[in-house]
Amino acid sequence: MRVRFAPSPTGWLHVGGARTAYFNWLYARKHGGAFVLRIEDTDVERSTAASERGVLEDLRWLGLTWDEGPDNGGPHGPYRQSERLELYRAHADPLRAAGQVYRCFCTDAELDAERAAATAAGRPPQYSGRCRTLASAAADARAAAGEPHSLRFVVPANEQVLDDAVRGRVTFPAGMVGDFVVLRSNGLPTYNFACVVDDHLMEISHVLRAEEHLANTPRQLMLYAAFGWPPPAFAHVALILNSDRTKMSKRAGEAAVAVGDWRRAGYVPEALLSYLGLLGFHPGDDREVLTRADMTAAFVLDRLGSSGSVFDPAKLAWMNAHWLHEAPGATLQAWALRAGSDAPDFLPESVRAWPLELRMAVLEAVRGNLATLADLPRELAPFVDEVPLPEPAAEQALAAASAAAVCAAAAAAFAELADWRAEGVKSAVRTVGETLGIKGRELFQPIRAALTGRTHGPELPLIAALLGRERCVTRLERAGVRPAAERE
RNA sequence: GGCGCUAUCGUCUAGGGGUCUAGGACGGAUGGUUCUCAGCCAUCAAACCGGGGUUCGAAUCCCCGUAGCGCUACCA
Repeated sequence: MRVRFAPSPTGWLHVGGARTAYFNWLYARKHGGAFVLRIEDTDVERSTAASERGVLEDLRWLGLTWDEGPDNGGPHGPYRQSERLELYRAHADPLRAAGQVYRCFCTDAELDAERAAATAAGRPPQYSGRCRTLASAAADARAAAGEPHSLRFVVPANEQVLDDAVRGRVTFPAGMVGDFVVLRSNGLPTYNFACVVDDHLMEISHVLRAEEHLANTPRQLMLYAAFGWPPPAFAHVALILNSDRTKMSKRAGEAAVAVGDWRRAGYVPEALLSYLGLLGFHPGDDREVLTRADMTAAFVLDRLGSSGSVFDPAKLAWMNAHWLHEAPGATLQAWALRAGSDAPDFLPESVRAWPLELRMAVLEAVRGNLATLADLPRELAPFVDEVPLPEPAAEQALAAASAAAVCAAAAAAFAELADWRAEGVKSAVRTVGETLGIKGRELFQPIRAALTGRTHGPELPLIAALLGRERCVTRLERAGVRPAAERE
């Protein structure tokens, strides 16, 4: 069993591509097969090396590693189509000898005119096949003279039937497509041709790809037949959609489509994967968050949906927060510490230097308030040495009538506290409240504001315990005298 | 235009003839969590595209319609 993911390096990895890669990866993992990465860079105008690097980096970040690919090689390489050009030409030869492919000398202008005329006459804009009847001697002479030409495939006059794993039997009537180009005049293969040659040579057994390729499949089936090769099994996964149900794309106001954008926004790979994995796939039970291992166990082609799915950033956000709240402490550490080459560093430098134990305890305390890793600096701010200026709401809490008294009393109580742990701090605060006859919000908020500069965050006793007595007392004392200073 | 695919709460989906007064999740609303929160808990509102069949019985099967999307390139 061998599957592949075949991106064209013409931009960044799209969430739809990431999902396709994930499904392929899952299928390979589940059946102990190989997951092949092939770069489809035959569009020289749009393909870039930078894009290829970006795609590979995004896939690695997601943890979707490949068994064979452009960087690590494999028995069926090279894995970059631009390095396989001789292979495509070599495979065109027998087809030409068999009369299944012919030289076409039509120019772009002629083709455009032909298409325009067909459309105007209400006919489908497909190639007329006029070069098909060129005498081979004449064609040879023109080619020998250096006249640019492409190679077109002689489309057979029979219907094509596809047994798709998600769509069932799909029949394409004959006569729907004209003779299509297989080798361009610049010597590069077209998508359908390169795809068929490569999938066969790379011994791909299952092609899991997006539905947009469904209409290409009859062309590919014709090529398999012409070569006398058995086609692989196909599964066309429904598209991921914008909120208006058009194919998801980069557009103003819509959710980010690039995997890298989510990474830079502080989303973790597990969240993206578990969200994407459930777009168009259902595990068969009520689980809503599945790990890769869960998905590997659950993944079957016949639980793939056939209708498109709208991408919902709100649900992805929930998924990300869920992972941040629930993942094992070590995983949270790893996410926080990781700084990708182009990923922002979400962990403040001073926090990086903390002893592991303290860092883990603080991360554990603040994780419930994290929606993305980008929230880390904000949540960690109270724990660094120089607390940032209080937020307006905190300022307000400190300006309350009883705030200074509360802070001063808390400072005194904390200074004498024997049990400097969350439990001890909690009872100290309670005692302060009882002595002053203040409770609830009026009691806690000024202390919280003095300690953290904010009005919300983790439980107060936990914050105090983590902060340490010295810093707590200092900050509370400062808040305890402030109103007097302000009055002057 | 042609061909193809698709059609359940706002969104992701379960459902494959009776167990559906249609289930779960996100989002929303409400309440709780002897301090706060984007956290946690609880409750509520919210859907079978339309029309014909088949059947004792249809969200489930068939047909037609409608709508949306995809493809129709010397892009992939």
